[in-house]
Amino acid sequence: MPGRSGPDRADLIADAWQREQPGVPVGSIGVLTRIHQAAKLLADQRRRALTGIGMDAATLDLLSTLRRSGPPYRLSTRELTARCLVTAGAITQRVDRAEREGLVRRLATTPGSRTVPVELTDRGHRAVGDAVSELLAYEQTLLDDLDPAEQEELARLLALFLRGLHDRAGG
Amino acid sequence: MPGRSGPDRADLIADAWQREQPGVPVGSIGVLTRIHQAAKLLADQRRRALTGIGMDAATLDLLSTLRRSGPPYRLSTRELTARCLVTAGAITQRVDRAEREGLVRRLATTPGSRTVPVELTDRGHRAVGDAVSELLAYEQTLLDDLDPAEQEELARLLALFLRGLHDRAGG
DNA sequence: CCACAGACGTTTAGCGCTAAACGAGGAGTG
DNA sequence: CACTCCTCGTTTAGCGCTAAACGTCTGTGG
Repeated sequence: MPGRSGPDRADLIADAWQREQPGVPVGSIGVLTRIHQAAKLLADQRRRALTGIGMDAATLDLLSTLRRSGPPYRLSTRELTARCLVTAGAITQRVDRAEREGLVRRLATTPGSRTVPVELTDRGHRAVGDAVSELLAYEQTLLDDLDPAEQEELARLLALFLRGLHDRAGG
Repeated sequence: MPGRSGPDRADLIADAWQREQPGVPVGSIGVLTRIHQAAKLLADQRRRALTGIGMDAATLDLLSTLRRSGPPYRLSTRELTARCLVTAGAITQRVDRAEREGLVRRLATTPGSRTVPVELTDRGHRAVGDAVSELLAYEQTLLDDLDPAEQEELARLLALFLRGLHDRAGG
């Protein structure tokens, strides 16, 4: 059976709208619904994987962002807000939690500035290293169904889509 | 400048890991990080668009699922759980909220069964029709940066990815 | 020198979700 | 009939987020 591929969830949704409310523009469903679904399934799997090692996605996002920035592993709240794609309030809360667990620390604001630097502690540095290498190794396996050319093409099209989306949102 | 496309967020993240922790498997980032980002930006835009018309994404998901199922616009909690990709507890809460606003109603369980049917009210039927046609028309514009062939290819690759993901998760 | 605007960060109210405990009602087996 | 299992749905505790209100500090212009 070459090309065995029945309709999936997104196909069924588009068909159902077509049937129930003809004329409704269903063109976006093929892409957008599948992106939502994939993100949801990935987030669910990631949560379960991280729970097993005593970590959560929000904290890991914070620690990873600091870790990736390179020495001295220190960024202002403002920079964290921009890089993590969440509101400033969310960063305050993430840092509160991580600080309570000794993974990061807030530094005093230098005079003549209002920025609050947040720095990775040694404990945080160790935690993020372990979690990231484990997580990335695991997530690599989720792409096994696509051959390298398909992975590259998918990444390319997503980047193209994101570029437009980002322009529309941020300016 | 043909093919003008500097590195995007995902590229920078992969490069940073490569530089900071050589040997870490960054192959999944090109696809997975972009899916996360796209879903986040789409969810943010959808929330703002729906707030403007007094709706929210969770309620719309519930109402849409009932509406798409066709007459008599009625599904059990169990079916809603399966179709909406959220836990049973979340469905209870969604139905509670929507029932409070008169958009759906719970029906009595038929003897010999434990299922609780949830049914769209006339008010819910009207609300979902308005919201969906408006939302789909708007979201269509988010895909303008991709030509039809690219949209189709992106949808195809996402479907392929989702198939594997779903098999891994659900059995 | 004072007023005022703007940037930065925090606080708070409220939303929606998950996970786990719970209850209640069949269905199967001895 | 009694017992156990299982399914369906609800409840609850707690997490993480957004949006908006709120300080607070910095720089700028009158």
